[in-house]
Amino acid sequence: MNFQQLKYVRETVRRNLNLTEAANALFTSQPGVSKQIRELEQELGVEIFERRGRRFVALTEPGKAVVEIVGRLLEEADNLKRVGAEYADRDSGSLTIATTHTQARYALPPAVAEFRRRYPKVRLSIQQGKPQQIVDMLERGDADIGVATESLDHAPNLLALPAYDWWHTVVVPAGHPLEQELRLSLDDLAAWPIVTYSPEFTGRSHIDEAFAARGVSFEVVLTGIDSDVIKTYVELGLGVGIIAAMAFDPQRDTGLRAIDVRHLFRVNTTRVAIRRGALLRGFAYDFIELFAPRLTRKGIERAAAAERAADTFEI
Amino acid sequence: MNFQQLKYVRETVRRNLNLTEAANALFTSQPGVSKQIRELEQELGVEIFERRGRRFVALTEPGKAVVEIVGRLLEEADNLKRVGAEYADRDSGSLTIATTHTQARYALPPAVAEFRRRYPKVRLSIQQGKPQQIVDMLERGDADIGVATESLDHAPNLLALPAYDWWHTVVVPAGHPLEQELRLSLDDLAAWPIVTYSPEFTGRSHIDEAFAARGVSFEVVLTGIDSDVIKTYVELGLGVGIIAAMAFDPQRDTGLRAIDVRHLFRVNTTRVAIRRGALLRGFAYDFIELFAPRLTRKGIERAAAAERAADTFEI
DNA sequence: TATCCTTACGGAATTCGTAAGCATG
DNA sequence: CATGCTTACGAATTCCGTAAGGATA
Repeated sequence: MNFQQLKYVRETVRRNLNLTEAANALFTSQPGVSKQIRELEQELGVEIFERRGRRFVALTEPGKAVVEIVGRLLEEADNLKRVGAEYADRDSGSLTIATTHTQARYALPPAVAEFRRRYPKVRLSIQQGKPQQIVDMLERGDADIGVATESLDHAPNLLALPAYDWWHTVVVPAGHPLEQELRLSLDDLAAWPIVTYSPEFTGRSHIDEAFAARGVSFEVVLTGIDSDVIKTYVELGLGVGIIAAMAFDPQRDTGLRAIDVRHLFRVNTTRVAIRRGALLRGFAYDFIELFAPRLTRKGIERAAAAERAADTFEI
Repeated sequence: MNFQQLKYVRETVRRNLNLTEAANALFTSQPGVSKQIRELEQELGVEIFERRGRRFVALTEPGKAVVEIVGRLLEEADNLKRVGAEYADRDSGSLTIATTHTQARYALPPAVAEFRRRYPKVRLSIQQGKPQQIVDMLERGDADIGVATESLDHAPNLLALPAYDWWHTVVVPAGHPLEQELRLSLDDLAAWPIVTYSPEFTGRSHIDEAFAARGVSFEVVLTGIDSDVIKTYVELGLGVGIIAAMAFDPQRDTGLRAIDVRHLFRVNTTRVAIRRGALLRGFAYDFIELFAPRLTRKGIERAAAAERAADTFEI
């Protein structure tokens, strides 16, 4: 058994059981992959892949168990390499953050700026994607840190920690009738066409939820994944915008007015997520703390340890 | 990086950083071990071992982290092999149980008998040792299941599950004055020389505790690790015995009388322990259930999962 | 001086890529 | 017949044991 074989297995699974693709992805020859996998199966005494003729069509029952363990093995191997990197040079390496547009544009910049100043030698990469893509990237080990408001706390392999809370705000063009309302109601809002985020994004679920609970139907005339797009169309008079409060900047958005609607929609919690079992570089902890000061390294490690801390179990 | 290197590192640590011993233990040459470790260090970019001249004297700081991860890696590798064995043939393999004398002699036999009947192809091995040795064997992976009353629930890497409760009983030679007492007190007992277990054994701590709480001093004239030894000397009139109730058999121990003293000493809980993170063969679960019917496979897996089940953590 | 790690070197085993073979859709 | 896994074989690499070297207690 060797790590090469394990990598081949993992990649083959990731590539939908296509050996040829897996071999290409790993820059090696396809027969080599074939042979190594076969040898691993022989050593373990079970078939990992179910073959029809000469094609892989599924994972066998033991294969599923094998793949799960292989994942953990390769993860620990990564951790081992990180230990090396961490002690060899604490201030260099790479850090990949997967996040949504709103976070990248409005929440992360201060932390990123300070981080770059502190760790000029770290190659920092920000990957923008939908919440589900963020989860995938974290789970595959393609990102070290995820930042988003939706989805993160439903993935069992991730540890999602609350970073900060925020509310939605309504934005309208200057001079809009709604500006006069003292305390906006959902019915007031529903009277207008709505411009807001795509369903999978940035707290959108809380918006739908509030209208649904009130039994009010509302018309979304434009959904953007992007607060800037939404603001642009609101300014053009397309409808009333509902965006994250931090995406409104009175200095810049001079043609718009924000209306406080904290009483209408549930609070949103943006979370920082990391993969359970992954070893974080020291500077990764620092980044998280820069972004969300209450998430200290100690606190995070405590939270991560909590999953292992089950004491004697009384049935 | 390969598994060979990891094994060498683990064994070197286990052998108190003595490369030569490690090489012997692994039936290989010492220069080979030296080279592989050096190469691993080079690959990781850190020294794992601190050297003084040409001798290993300690683990470096990163070395400690490395050793921890290496342990997990090799454990998962073991799990992988077990998956193979489990599916290749569910009814054969080997099962090692580490336990104390009292358990081996009085508690385990029925389960062992039934297990042998059900799984004739499994090589069953019972290893007898002190509680601390049992813990060590489990942690090293030298035993699959531990059964004991003491120590097991203090080891963080073990999952200790309650199997059954039992009480101490006093044994005296037939015709002994204490036989007449209706309800024995600690003072009654302390008037006689005591014959009981060694301090680290079979609920001995509860005995000391009870006398200490009452402020009574007592004289132990003989400590045995072994209920049979204790009974033998009680029969010879050396003193009054305190043993586990299940070790007294009225049929066989005709020269002795047992006196119920449940009111004097705390109840003892015998536990079944397994290593956290270790994969158990199907028949291992069956053995546990034969021994302690309330410990079903489902329940055990639930208990094991509890340690990973930490949900989103609110600071 | 005994113990113990490192270096050097040569034979053995493993790995890996190319080329050719065969089964499925 | 195009795709995709397996088998065969030879070159390159890696592994591993023996022998010798150097450093510490």
